[in-house]
Amino acid sequence: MTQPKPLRADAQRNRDAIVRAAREIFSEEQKEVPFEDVARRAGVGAGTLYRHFPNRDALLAAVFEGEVAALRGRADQLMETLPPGDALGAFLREMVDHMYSQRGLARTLFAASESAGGALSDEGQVLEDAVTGMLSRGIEQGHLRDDVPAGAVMLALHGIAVAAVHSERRQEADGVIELMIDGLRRS
Amino acid sequence: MTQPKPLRADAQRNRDAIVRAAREIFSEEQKEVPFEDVARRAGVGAGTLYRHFPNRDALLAAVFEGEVAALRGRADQLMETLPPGDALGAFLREMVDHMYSQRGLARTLFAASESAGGALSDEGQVLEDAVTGMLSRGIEQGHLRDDVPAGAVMLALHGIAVAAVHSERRQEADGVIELMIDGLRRS
DNA sequence: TTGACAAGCGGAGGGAGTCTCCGTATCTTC
DNA sequence: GAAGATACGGAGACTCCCTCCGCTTGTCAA
Repeated sequence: MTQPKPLRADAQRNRDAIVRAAREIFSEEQKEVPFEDVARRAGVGAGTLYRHFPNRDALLAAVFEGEVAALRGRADQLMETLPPGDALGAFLREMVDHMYSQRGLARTLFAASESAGGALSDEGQVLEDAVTGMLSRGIEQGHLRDDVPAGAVMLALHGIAVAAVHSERRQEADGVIELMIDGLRRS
Repeated sequence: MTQPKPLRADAQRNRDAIVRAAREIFSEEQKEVPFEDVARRAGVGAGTLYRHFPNRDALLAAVFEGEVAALRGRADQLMETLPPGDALGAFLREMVDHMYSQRGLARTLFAASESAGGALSDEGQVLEDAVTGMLSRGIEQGHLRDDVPAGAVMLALHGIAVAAVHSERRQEADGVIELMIDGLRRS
């Protein structure tokens, strides 16, 4: 799971610069971005870009990985400081906020996740695990109902995520989070 | 809303052939399809293709339009023959089946709807209207609860649609339809 | 240090796909 | 059936993708 060989210092620097540039550029531009523009912004040549990331999806996956790691960290943090129901609600609300503020990026990633096969799904799984973790903790502790399958929550989550990304639906997303959390609480 | 000028006979024939070819080819190939392959399969030149559909999204929208029209027709039919709760359930199940059997096409359309701005959203709205129509009819007649916003159902619907398209999640989709319909029924 | 080898860099260039342009062909109308 | 309007097709310019390889830079042992 860890990289087999540590990169040379300059290579690591370039790799980081590329990911950073990609994140910026995918956030700004909503249209197809020429792949080489990323290289240009990162200040490297096309060859370097392609050595680090064999194709577009690989680069997107790297960007996505950063997002997921941040979100996952936040989930752990909330789990430690709030009761499970509240933690889940807070997490979803923050997720929506985050996605809304970065919706250019989110759209790009969504689009990629449809076309790219499993390149992004590993990271998606990490996010899913974070949510199911919160859920099952809540069930264990008796705060949340145990008769709603995690799959249903994940499906709703997907709907919510999409809603968050389309600005006209920002309100609906918040509403459904409330509805869902309420529905999940043990009454 | 109707086309301002009726197309010339040959032009209409070509347009239909292109849409048909596009539907076939997008169903078969899961990878990026060279746009001109569509022209070739339809037996027309590139110029003709581009005259009818200025870009990829316009063509996808035309294909999507056909799908939506079929689904919408089916919704009306079910509304006339079943009580609203059953009609909605049946419609969603059929929608899932349809999408699953056409998942190559569905994936392509999903991907396009993320990147393409509003090109496909008009048709998506038509579908949404069909569902909200069923919902509000059910509420009027007292079969369904009136305290669940239509937006929540639409969000879940989106999640379900995505699940239907990813074969590993086919089961979840059916489960959530049951769950949702049960939840909506007036108890 | 310094030398030698490994690792990485960059950008020229071949190939694929996109889209336009315009001379030619086909339809429609009178 | 002739004229004008409409549509066709494919050559070619352009853009973007990605590879290849001669050159540069980092690393490490002596």
